[in-house]
Amino acid sequence: MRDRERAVTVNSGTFRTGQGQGTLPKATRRELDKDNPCAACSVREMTVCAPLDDEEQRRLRAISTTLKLEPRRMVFEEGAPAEYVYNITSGAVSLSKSLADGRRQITGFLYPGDFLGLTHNVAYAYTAETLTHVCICRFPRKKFEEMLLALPQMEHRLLTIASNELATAQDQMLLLGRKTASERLASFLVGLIDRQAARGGAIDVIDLPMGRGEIADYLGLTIETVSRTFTKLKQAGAIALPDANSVRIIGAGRLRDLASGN
Amino acid sequence: MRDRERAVTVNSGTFRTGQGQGTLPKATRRELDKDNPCAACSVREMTVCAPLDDEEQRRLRAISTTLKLEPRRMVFEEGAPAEYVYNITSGAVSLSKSLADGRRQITGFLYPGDFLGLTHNVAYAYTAETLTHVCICRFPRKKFEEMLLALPQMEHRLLTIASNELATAQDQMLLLGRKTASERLASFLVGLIDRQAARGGAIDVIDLPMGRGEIADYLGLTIETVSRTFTKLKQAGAIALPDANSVRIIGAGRLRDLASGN
DNA sequence: GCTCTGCTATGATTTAGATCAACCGGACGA
DNA sequence: TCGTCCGGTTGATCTAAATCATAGCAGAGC
Repeated sequence: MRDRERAVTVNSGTFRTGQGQGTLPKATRRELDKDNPCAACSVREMTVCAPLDDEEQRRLRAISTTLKLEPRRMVFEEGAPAEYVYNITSGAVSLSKSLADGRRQITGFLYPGDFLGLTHNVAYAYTAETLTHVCICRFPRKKFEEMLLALPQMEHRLLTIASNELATAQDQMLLLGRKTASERLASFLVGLIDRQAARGGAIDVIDLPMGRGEIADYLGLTIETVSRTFTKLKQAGAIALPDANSVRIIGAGRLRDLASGN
Repeated sequence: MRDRERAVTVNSGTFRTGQGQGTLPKATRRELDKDNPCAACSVREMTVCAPLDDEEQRRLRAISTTLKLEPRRMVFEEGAPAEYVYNITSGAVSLSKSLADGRRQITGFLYPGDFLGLTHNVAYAYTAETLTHVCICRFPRKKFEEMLLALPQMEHRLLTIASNELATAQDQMLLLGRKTASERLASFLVGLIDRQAARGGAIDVIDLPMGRGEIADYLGLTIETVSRTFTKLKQAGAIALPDANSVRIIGAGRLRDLASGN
């Protein structure tokens, strides 16, 4: 039970953390508008707010609080009452579920623009923890759901997001149930490449905001196996490891083949 | 590439297959109304149609076709153009994804009332196959999505369904990534118990419409391990196996403990 | 009835990855 | 500057589950 949401509450705007996956779309140095800080939000067009007009966004903003969280902080914990929903504006977050004896499965890594906390239950189904410095918009769930009733286009957007997450979850089940360690790590890297490409970032060097332990818990492996498999991919000439937190992609095609089991 | 949708098209109503998990809510022998066969639908109140009034349901019905499928038939295949969405009214269906070399992961088993085929992509992300005789309502996806725009309460319902599926998917990731064979099988059985209870069925004997191979592909194990693990649970006195397709639950608490890793 | 076939079960052996155990190197504080 | 710590890597060994092999058994078809 670590410090839950010991966060600095900031009053407006978004900002960069200066560390982690710093490659976001370029044109984001907009004017900061006190009444509508979302207008300057760098992830606005790729997130849940995307289908809203300025007035609707203002209403959404009225119920939101922007939080700034340190690395390795819990955003919320599995089983806790689900009182808020969140939207990440910068940094990276892990979602995980654990067994009583501590075995943990990370079910996903979230990046700027990603939405979390939605549930049709009273409690959160998983734990969310920051990996890096994180900026996050927080909405009281009840108010958010009330607003949702009046904003069908946002509900539509959420359904799109949920379907995509479901497809990703199914890919991950295939990975966890049937892939070898090398295939798992290759799939993971390919996923990061694609994500980074989708957000307009470089595709030659990818940044790992998580440690080996998080990668292991995401891939259903141990730290040692992840480490050995990185070495194996390096020796095979598919990647290079300038340091432990970044991967230079040398053979993207090679990785993709491996990821899909060839 | 097996026979895709070699199905008998029936014009109205729902019916029981007579085999498989036949325990549905009791009061379903209603009058069959030619103009509104959904009124007699036994799964109406637990499915995607639930929030619709009679008129809306009639409009939905107007774009639907009821299909009757044999066991072991493909409903649609991963990668095929996603032209329809479906709603199961009787029988059981498996959803799966496969690697090029044939390794398969079953991502879920669907029962009456379950909805499938929704995607925000041009192609299906997974294969759907019948396990038993199946009755299914089919809707042209494009028309269905058009209707959805005018029926926000159905979109809301779909979002609820999708969130629940996402939570189930996360549980399954924990299972596949971190649980032992015994824990996996116990979790699987507990899931079946809960599902059967939710649909008002008996909770002492559960029916397995799928074979050992499907269970193995669902749990990320082999047929042999599933078989041995059934034997182990039997020897531990948690279950009995009257035949290969049913399980008598003796120690439900024991199973639940095992399922959650205790 | 009999044989064939497909599923399930179980025994023997192998193996991918886990576990146990050093070790290495950079960051950080004294 | 030096020790300590922490994350990552690498080596040695172990083990849960996979694989390989065989056998039982029930239903389908003749």
